[in-house]
Amino acid sequence: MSLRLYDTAARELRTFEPLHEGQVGIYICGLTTQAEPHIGHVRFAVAFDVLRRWLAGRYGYDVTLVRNVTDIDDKILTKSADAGEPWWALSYRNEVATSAALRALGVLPPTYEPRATGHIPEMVTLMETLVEKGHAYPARDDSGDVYFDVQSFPEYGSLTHQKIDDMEAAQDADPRGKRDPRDFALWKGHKESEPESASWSTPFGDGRPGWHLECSAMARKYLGDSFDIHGGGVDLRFPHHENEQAQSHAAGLGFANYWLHNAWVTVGGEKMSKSLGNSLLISEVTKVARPLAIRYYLTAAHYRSTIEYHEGSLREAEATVARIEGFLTRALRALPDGTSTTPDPADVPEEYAAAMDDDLNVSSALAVVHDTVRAGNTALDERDDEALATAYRAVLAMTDLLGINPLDPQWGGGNDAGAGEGLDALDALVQAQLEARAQARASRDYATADEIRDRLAAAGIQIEDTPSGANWSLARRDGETS
RNA sequence: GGUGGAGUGGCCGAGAGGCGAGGCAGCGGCCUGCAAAGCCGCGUACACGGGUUCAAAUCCCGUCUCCACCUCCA
Repeated sequence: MSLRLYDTAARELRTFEPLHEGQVGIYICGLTTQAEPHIGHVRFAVAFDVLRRWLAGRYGYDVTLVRNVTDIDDKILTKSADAGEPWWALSYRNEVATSAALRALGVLPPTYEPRATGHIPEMVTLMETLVEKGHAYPARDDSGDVYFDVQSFPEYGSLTHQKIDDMEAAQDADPRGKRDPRDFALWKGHKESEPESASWSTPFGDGRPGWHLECSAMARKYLGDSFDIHGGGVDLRFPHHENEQAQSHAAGLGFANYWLHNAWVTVGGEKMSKSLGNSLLISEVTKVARPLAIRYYLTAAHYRSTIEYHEGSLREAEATVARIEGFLTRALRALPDGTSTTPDPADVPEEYAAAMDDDLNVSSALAVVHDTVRAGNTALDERDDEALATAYRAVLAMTDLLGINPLDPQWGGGNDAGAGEGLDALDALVQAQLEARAQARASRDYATADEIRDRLAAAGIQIEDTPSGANWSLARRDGETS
């Protein structure tokens, strides 16, 4: 069995084969740190986190994942000027917020996270090569800009299958010394209106990086002239990725072998954007839904399909996740003490693996998870410990490879009694109540029994009766978002 | 104008010639003192119009609608 991935450049599924035996190099375009991330912004990270976990967990590849931070661009400078805050402070503030959001969602940290502004020398080297080869030129208007000459490179447009002549020139097309309006900036000359701190000296003059050049330079530095997978959001295909590829190929570099693009999160059928307000910022949304549920929501659809967000989406995800989590915790209680909570990728059913191998068809893979949960619940009822253990291990492994393992300490240790000192104390108190209720029930004093249950419920504690006694858990927060 | 994508049951969301993925919500049942949880059952869905085929959500032709990108967007 082998992994097949949809390659944007080839426009078809291709069997994945790494450039170097046992190793995979992945470059992901991260966020431009101009704002706090909303739920749509983080989808790419979750999508490629799933890819990475599958490559490492299923195939045992040694994955090097580089995810850049674009810490300077036009918008950042504009916003910082408006806010009267240094651009680097604004940029870093948002970078920290983004990292926190991704960590909260269980996205594994990248192997490295380079910032654009830390790689000026590498960019200069690339520019020099491109100018030497006749694919780039300094602007004729002394602006200090350096442009890529699209007409000099016949391959230009190959990633997105467009012909140069069919492309519209930039609307804000200030020709600024371009040979062709479609030429794009490798380097932006320093402007009087921009702060000195946003300017670096180069042989081409003072200025700052163009958006695209950083990725070519940083991918090369950390992953080599050629690497396996380049990922990012679909909206980055053009111009960003097309330009990255043009720069690198024109410079004689092999660059990316596979191009993967994730779709976005829509609201009312339209791309999520800042204009929707602050309600969907990760920092807000984590107040109304558990990160685990948010992660599930973002993971559940195929990465190339748009996810339609609607009110209640997160509540539904919460219900689904609670079902999986409920099974796992019940199974753990029923299974012998010492049952491992460490997932083993080898426990994954083949049907699940086949779905994941088919361009990461997470939706189909989750169908296997749910079927397994049902089989496990049945085994629980029938006290079939062998079947239960099998289902338990399978669910643990399957969810873990998707980054949605409810038992992962990442999510705060679940809500089991015994997780943490505070809960230990709470457990002692609740157990006393459960004991009292059990006695009341034994003597058929249901009024007292129900009163105890109601009192616990009012305190946010749910109880669940089982043949072997009552279990308790903390009630979930409501997933409502507005 | 060019390029890419979408339209599936109340909602979300897979599938891509023949057995109705899965989840959420709902209804009925089992279990339960009652609940909760769980289990079982219940839906004849594929934008529209033609066509091909024994068989079409899936293939072909046409139409409609929507979304995205076109050099500052995950």
